[in-house]
Amino acid sequence: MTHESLSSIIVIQNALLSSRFSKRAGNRLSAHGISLTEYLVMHYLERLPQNSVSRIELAEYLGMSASGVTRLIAPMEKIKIIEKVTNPRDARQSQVRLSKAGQRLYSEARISFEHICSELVGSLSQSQQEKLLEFYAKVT
Amino acid sequence: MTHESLSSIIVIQNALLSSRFSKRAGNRLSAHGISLTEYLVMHYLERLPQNSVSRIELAEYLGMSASGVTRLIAPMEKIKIIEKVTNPRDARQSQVRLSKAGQRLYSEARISFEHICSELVGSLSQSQQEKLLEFYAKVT
DNA sequence: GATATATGCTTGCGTAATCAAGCATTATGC
DNA sequence: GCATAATGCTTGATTACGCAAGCATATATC
Repeated sequence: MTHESLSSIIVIQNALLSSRFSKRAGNRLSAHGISLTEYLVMHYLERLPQNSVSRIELAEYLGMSASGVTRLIAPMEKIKIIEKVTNPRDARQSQVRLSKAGQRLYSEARISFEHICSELVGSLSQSQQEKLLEFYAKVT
Repeated sequence: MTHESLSSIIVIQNALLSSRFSKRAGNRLSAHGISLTEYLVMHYLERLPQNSVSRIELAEYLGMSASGVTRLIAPMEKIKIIEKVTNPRDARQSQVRLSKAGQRLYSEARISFEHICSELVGSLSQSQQEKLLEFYAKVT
C-alpha cells in the first residue's frame, strides 16, 4: 500500500469540507426560505453589470446543466424574486434578472450568510484567507 | 451595495470549485463503475487500522446521514466489494469492511483518481498544495 | 427561399441524497 | 428486573440534480 499523492488528498478533503460547508450554509439560509444554490443565483445576478443573464451563462457559473437551471429558476420566478426578460434579438433566449423583491431578500439573506461564513472560515487569519482565495483562483 | 466579506467569497468559491472537481473526478471514476462517494468509502476503509467500521462512523466521515450510508453501501455489498461484519458485542451494529475484491478495485481506481487530481490541482506548486491542505485542516 | 444544422430551453425519467418515522437492540433509572 | 430512553440501522416519501430527447427559434448552405 503506497501512500496517496498530495493532490488527491486535497481533492478528497475539499469534497468533504465543501459538503460540510454547504450543509451549514444551507441550513442557515433556510431561515430565509432559500437554498444555497438559490443564494448563489442571487449573488451572481446582483453583481452583474447589466443585471440580466441567459440561463446558459447561469448554468455555466453554477456548474449545473441547463435543465437544472430551468427547475431551479421556476419556483424563484413563481415567488417573484426573479423576473424573466425576453431577448428581442433572440426569441429562444429568456434571460433572468433579480427583481426588487429579490434584491431585498438577497440583502437580508446576505447578513445570515456572511455570519455563517465567518464562523466557517474564521479559524484562518485574514492573510491566510487571501492566500486560500488565490489558490482557488489558480485552480479554477 | 456594500461588498462581500472575504470569508463569504471563500465559501462561495469553494462550493463552485468543489462541484467542478466532483464532477470531473466522478466522471473519471465511472470508467471503473464507481461513483466519487463510493471511492471515498473505499479510501476511508483502506486506511483504517482495524479495517472495519460502523455505518455511523462512516456517515460522519462522509458528512452523510445514516440512511444515505445504508443506500450507498447496499449495492457495494451486492457486488461484493464491501463485506458486512457483525459486531458480537452489539447486535444493532453491522460494521463494514473492504473485501479483497474491493481492495483490488480500489487500487485500480486509485490510478485514475490520482491522475485526474493532479490535473485538477496541478497549477499549484508543491508548497502551495501543502499550504492549502493546512488551511483545510484548520477549518475542519 | 428551402433545407439542414445549431442553439436555448423544457420535459420525462432515473439516481443520490435528505428527513421523518419505525424497528431491533442495548443501556439506564428506579 | 421492568419500564423508559437511547442507539444503530432501515424504509417511505420527497427533493435536487443529471442525461437523453424534444420543441422552438436562429443560422448556414445551397
